[in-house]
Amino acid sequence: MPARKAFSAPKGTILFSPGQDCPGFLRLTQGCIKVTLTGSSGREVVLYRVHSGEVCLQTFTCLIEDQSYAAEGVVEEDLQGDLIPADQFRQALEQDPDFRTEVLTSVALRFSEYQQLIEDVALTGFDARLAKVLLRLRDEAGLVHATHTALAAETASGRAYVSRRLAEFARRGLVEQRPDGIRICRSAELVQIAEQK
Amino acid sequence: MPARKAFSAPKGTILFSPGQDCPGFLRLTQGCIKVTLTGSSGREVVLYRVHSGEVCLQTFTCLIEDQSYAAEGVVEEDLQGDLIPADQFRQALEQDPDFRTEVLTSVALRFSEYQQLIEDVALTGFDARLAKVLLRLRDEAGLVHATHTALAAETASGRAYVSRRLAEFARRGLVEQRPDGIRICRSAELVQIAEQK
DNA sequence: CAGGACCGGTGACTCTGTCACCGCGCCTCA
DNA sequence: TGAGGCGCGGTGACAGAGTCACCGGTCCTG
Repeated sequence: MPARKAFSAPKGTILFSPGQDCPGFLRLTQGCIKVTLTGSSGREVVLYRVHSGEVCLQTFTCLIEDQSYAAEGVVEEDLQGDLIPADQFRQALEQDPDFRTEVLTSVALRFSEYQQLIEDVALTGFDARLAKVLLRLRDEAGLVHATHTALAAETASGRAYVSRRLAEFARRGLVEQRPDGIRICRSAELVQIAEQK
Repeated sequence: MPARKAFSAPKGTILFSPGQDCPGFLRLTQGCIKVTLTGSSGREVVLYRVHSGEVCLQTFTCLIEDQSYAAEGVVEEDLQGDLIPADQFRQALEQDPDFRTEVLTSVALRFSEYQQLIEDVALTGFDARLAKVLLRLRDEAGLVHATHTALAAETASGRAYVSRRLAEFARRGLVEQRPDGIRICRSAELVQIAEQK
């Protein structure tokens, strides 16, 4: 176990922004971080989420390459975790085989996630992307608690277009738009759409 | 230095394809590999290139996660390198600090490249992407030896659209289309376009 | 010389995304 | 209590991006 500092932050905290220096390596024991890219037009894309038990890969890249952050990280659910300072991190990577394995596994996992994201954005139609996101974000009751704006970020698209396609999904009876979120009605058909193209 | 096997392959060889098992970890001393994703529609996107002195990250992900390949790798320039079998690779990662550093650095580098690619595809206009690719692929004489089809893969777009925009670039005097390739005339203006949006 | 493969140009689409503007519900604060 | 100010979502009109089918050219190769 490398030397570490306990760390916590409430929902909504901006953990890091592009251009900032990286204070150390973050490992979560509780909560969730959303990592996004924002274009100059103000448009936002969700890259990935870090959940409890995982390590933050944005910090990894920064520490290895000695660079500043390229993306933004926001706390989505109240956070608890360990912050491992840069030099401790490098030392642990050298000396602690378990830690090393943990980090390498995480890196490889994120790596394939990124590749999947590229595939989705570059090779897949919008409807498939939207269907995937809806399936991924639904809770146990089959409800998606997200605004159209949030779905736009998840699908790397625009808010207005999300509204339109969602209306079309609703027209076809695949989903139902309710005040408390989007209800998934025909899961199977959504899966079908998600796999197309 | 981990145990290794000399490895070579001529231009055009398909090194790996989606679904295949990974024979080991590849480190180049000569040549270049192009790594691409192909969608079910037949559309292709270039993910990255592995040059001499670099390691192949596709193999890395496969070995760590014990998965098969997700992308395709083709030899673009005659290849020379070392193939390190899976178990040797894991052992070297444990025992050889230099090897470890080399791998980690490569991973981190690719990681930011992927992020850049996502940013380009999701947040950037087509013209900017095209300009970037032209600037990246040009030789010392300012010539880009690539077909429109190849540029389509590089820009994650379609061939017909590339043709059209390239014609427009030519009309504006930014480039000149010649039988032996595309000549870059106004580098500075292309850089401008590449930075937009 | 015929056939085929690859290449690039073009018209006519469709899909995707943008912009501007609207109305609604909800909050806050004087 | 009512005026303003949100954030949210709906919509028309448009612009950007990508597709499809088809054509003609060039360069092989048999």
